Amino acid sequence: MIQLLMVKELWLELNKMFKVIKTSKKNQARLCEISTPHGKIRSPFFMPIATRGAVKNLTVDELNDLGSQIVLSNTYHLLIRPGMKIMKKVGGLHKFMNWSKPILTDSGGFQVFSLAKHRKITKNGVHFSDPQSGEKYFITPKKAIQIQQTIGSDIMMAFDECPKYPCTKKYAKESLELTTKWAQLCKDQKLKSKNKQLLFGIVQGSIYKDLRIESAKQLAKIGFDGYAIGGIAVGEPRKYMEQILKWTIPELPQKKARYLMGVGKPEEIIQAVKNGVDMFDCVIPTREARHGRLYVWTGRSEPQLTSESKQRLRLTQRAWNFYKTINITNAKFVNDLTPINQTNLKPYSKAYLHHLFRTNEPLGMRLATLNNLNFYLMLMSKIRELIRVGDI
RNA sequence: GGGUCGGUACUCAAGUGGUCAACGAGGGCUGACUGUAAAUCAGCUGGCUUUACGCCUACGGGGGUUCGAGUCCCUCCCGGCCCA
Repeated sequence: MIQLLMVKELWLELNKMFKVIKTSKKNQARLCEISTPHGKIRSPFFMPIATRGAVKNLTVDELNDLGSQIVLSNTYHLLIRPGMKIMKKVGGLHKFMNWSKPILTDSGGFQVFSLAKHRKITKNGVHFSDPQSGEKYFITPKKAIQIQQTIGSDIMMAFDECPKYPCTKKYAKESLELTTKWAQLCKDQKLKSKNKQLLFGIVQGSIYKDLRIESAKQLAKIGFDGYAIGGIAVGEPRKYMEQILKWTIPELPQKKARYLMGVGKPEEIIQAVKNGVDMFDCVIPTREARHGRLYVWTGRSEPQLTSESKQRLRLTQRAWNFYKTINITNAKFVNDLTPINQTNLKPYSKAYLHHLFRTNEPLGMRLATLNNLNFYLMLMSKIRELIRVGDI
């Protein structure tokens, strides 16, 4: 009987959607495992962005080679193109884009912010007009979930309003009330379906402490599979980021994933990890790659994951001097025959990449993207190891 | 040889008397990018300097007309086309 109970407990433990494997003794950093319909993911992790069902310039084979555990796609963009008809027909985004690992879909909430000129918010949802075609779309919380169900993402995001900065407290409060109300509607919609997709709520509240705390509490009360912190990096001074994390995270359930949306630079990611964040996404590595900015490790060689080297110390330093960025289009790289990096792009020189950018060869953006995602994913891998060995 | 059209900054190319150091495009140089309307966007791109509604030097060469010329006239040089 006791054995049976133990087996049952073990079984429950093994099937937990979210497991904390190790917590740092120095700060809030933690190593976790998230289970999704398409497999388990080790956190802290970074999600390369595949807004329209493709990480720009890369194939899924390349993403796998880079070690990407998950990608992020977007409800709004996929709704407009290719549309849900084909998505239903093909059986979801995984099949459509030939990606078999987890997918997280943003809900379109960020487009409320980024497409501010092309949308109108009402209490029931948001009217969008596609900037390209002018076609009109009305997204409600219920629809946002239905679309994400059709897409078949492993992690769905609640439909939120992401307010801009600066934002008056009055507006932030009203916006938050709407976001909370919508979060409940998203949850209701999710419960109608039997599928095992996870659903995350999104904390808002701009830069106001009481609103952030209130938001986190309300979402925790509704109950989600994970909690995101949104409304960050929308123009506010950077000092607010850590503050918001410190206000918010204590209010969120310990045993659920925490996701800092849209962040960020390597040092911001490390800071957030230390504050207890598990998940990240950002356009920086991919977009900046296309614009010629490369992330490179400083020091003689790139970090070896097995070494106890100085790289470990650098990563945990406050000065964030473990990396730098270079603009490969700069004239100084014309004759620089050193490798782009020492890992996945060793055979290609900086001078060659410089030349590819100068001549507008598409391969340039591909190589730059491969470099930057390699950097970001390696950074996350390094962070996980540092937590595991207790160095962070 | 005659006629004709043209020669503008790194390149192409606007400009037909003042507001032209000279539109625009490309190229070059440098930035910026944070849940992607982003292979995008911004600034600079004759020299000097106190970076300024400042001073020089500049629109094939030379010479005129004019208060003032990239713009009008003369001439020379060079190029395209047509006629001999």
